[in-house]
Amino acid sequence: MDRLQEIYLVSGVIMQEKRTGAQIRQDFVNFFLERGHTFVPSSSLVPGGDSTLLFTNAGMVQFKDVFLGTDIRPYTRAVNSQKCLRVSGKHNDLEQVGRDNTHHTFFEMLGNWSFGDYYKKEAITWAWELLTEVWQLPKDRLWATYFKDELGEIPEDREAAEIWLQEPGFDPDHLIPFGRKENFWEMADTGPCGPDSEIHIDRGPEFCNLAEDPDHVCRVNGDCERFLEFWNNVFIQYNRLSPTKLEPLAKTHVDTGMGFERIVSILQGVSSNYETDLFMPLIRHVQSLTGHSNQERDANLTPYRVIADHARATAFLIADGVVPGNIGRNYVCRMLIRRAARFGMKLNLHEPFMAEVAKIVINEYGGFFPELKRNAKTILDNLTREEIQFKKTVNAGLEYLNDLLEELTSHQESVLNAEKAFDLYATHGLPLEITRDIAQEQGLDVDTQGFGEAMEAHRLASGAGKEFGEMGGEDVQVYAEIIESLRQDDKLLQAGVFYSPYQPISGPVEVIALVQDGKSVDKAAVGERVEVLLPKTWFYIESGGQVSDTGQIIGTGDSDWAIRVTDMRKPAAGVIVHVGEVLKGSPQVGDMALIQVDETRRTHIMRNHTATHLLHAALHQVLGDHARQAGSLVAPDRLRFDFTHPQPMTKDEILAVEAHVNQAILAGFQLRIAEKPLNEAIDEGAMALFGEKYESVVRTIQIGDQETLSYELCGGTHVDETSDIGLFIITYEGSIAAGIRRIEAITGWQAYQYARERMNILEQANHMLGTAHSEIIQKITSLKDNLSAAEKEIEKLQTQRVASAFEEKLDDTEEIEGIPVMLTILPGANIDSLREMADKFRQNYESGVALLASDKDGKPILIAAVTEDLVKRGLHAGNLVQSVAKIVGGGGGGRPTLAQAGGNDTSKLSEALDHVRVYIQENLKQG
RNA sequence: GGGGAUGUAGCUUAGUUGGGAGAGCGCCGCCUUUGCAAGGCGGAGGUCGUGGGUUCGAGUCCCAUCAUCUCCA
Repeated sequence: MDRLQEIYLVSGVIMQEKRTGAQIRQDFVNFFLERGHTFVPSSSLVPGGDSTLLFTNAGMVQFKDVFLGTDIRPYTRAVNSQKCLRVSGKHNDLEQVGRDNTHHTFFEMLGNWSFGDYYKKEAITWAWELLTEVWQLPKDRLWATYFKDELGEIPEDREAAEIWLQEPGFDPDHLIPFGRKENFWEMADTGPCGPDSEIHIDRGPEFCNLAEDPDHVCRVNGDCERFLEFWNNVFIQYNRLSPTKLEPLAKTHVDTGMGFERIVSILQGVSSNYETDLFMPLIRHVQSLTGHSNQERDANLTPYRVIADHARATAFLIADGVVPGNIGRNYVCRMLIRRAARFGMKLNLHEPFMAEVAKIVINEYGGFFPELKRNAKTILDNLTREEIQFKKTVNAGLEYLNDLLEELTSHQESVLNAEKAFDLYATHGLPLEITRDIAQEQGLDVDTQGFGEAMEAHRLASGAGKEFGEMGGEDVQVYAEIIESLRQDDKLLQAGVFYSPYQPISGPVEVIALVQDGKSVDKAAVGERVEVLLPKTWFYIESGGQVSDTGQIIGTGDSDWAIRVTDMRKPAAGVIVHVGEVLKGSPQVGDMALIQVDETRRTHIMRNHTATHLLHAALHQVLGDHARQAGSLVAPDRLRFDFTHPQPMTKDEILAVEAHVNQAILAGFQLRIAEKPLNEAIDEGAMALFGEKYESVVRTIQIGDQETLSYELCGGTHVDETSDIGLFIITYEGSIAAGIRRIEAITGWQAYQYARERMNILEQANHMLGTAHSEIIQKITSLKDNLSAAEKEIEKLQTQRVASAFEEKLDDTEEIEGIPVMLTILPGANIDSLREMADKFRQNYESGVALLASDKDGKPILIAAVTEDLVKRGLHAGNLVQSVAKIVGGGGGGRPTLAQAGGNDTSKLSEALDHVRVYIQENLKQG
């Protein structure tokens, strides 16, 4: 473990004071800040607007759209430390995490970026400078790779190779070419790509963990732990059009990623990421909970590492709004907590402990990642709640398991089959190892091999290995060309379409392009679908949950045409197009047109958007700060708001939230809308949303006078003052996933209509009940009571009536084959009274058969009773009633002594009764 | 996004091939007891998650849907 320090000494470099992880991160950022880079804070672990990705899994995720050309940033050089999470995929098996020195779920990726600015020369030179001068890494231990196509199709990256060879002190023998797998980077099947250059460090022969393997060659990319790759510099210079076609990009980019945990382990001279100061405080804290000695701790390395890793991952996840749940990202969070809890059990930690560890995470990382501190309570609460929930699940699973094991032993079996073990896991959430441990305690075994097979089948059935969706940006090319020529002709600003959803554009504007089916056209005809490009627009484009505006674009002057705009689209950076249909005339490029947004609809939307902010604030007040936005829809007719909250809202809470919002409406607050730097807004306490990307200057919406009620970053359109909303009514509260609730609400005119409609119904009810409004509940209660009493009375009278009718007929039996048989129709009797009568018959006759029928609601019903002695002589009430029921077009059945049937044809009832004689004659055996 | 499980009285739950909706605890009333613990007798309380369908008949079978639990992606 001190080998690296030794290396430093041997190579004549005096180790500087050991840097902390936090310092190393800051060194990296500062180094590039000094070289003209802009620091860009880490984006959320939840990728913004990217449905193809579960989590941010690499440093470039937030810059993907810049490379694709659908996003433009105000800077061309950036530096960052990106939060990343990997839980699945070929190279990241969750089960591996904690069992080796380098795999993590959560990790940070340090990166420096050039967007069409500097290229290979600066990137490599700076990398060398940072590593060897700032961090004083021994030059003779560093290795670099560059790209050389093994197929000879893509040009070798000589440029990078030459630059390496010029670096002062770089050993030329330490430069090695590799092929596509190692040194050619591609974002997807198509799109931006290019060669890359990796930097490795040689930690010395004793780090080789494959020395026993006779086939092993100790070298860069040789798979052992001696050579550690820690920094990849990607040079994006091509656009891949097809598997065989690359075209050079006009602008080249640099995309680098340095594994933060790795560089810290290197600079701190330890052999494992877990021995750095990024993890040791967490591990030591776990140790204080277990009371282990260092020897005991080292004997249980894996559980300690798992807990430390997962505590980091889950604290960051929850801070980014991903609470434990049962779906998607939320499920991943749960899985990590449960895995940590399971490993905690191995350390005899049986009470919730993750919050304790997470406190250290918040302390250690809260400086650089303030979201941890801001959401500290939510993080701790969620961890503990999930651990308790897990305990409940395990206990329920154990009960079920015990039943299974008892059954097993009673059948003298000794192996719990895979199907049952898997069911315990997949359905009841009981981990296999717990199942196995319990079984083994009782001297039983579990079919773990079959379990693995069942698991694999389940994985496939759930859709593993299916393709990801499109990356987006398919039609960038078409629009990039259009927009380029428009810029040259000065028809369009350099930044693209002037977008002004907050200020109406009243004068005519020129139609500068029309696009149909991905092709630029000069004109369009009635009924055709067309995309219209204007130099400026005030149509709002869907963002932050607020739906796009609709309206019309109308030709002015001689050109008498109109296009109905139904949607808005942003196919490439700076390009905003109106999607619509030509209603009349023939719009042409060059025509002048008026922009008509449907302003009534827009007004409804604005009411709902401002109300959404008030709702969000009210939820915080009523439920607490943990109730955070997890999705939102702002439409003209309603608003929908999803938020994190672990249980259903009570009726009182819903009413309180609704009241809070309406109070804010009535207060008539002016909205304070301002643009300011992102940092300033965040420092002032503005709420930012997860998975949203923000520019460095943001639009902020503040509501409230003396006290700020609501403060959010938002690009949406809002009313001028809250009283414009009119009225706010919650129409729905429910859940969309464990831990996430949904509220739907209406405002303004919709709310009025909703209220009016209900009042109408109420008034009608008042009128019908002939009562005052205030007494309506009382009136309904008494009516219901009376009705219930009356129904009981009717029931009683009915039964009495039927009973007395029955009494009269009780003696009215005929003899068939020497036994008394009663065939009676009791009109209006229901099935229950018929049954009672049948019982009464059996009380009166020790031996006999009764078939009682009735027509109820136009359908015949039948009950057959047979006394025990006759059952023994071959009669069966079920069979009897069935044969009889056939005649009335039905069927039936029941027990030998009592059975019932129904039918469709009441007119054949007496014919049916006659059939009883036949049945008895055919089936009665002599006693 | 997909697979599995569960949903019956205030709570915990039973309910076999479709054919009387039950139990325990709790609640109310009466009785027993000096009182308490308890005991005895009686009673109220159920849209069987919801909505369709099949059937003469559905808690039970089929479909959809909602909620909760759970696993996978």
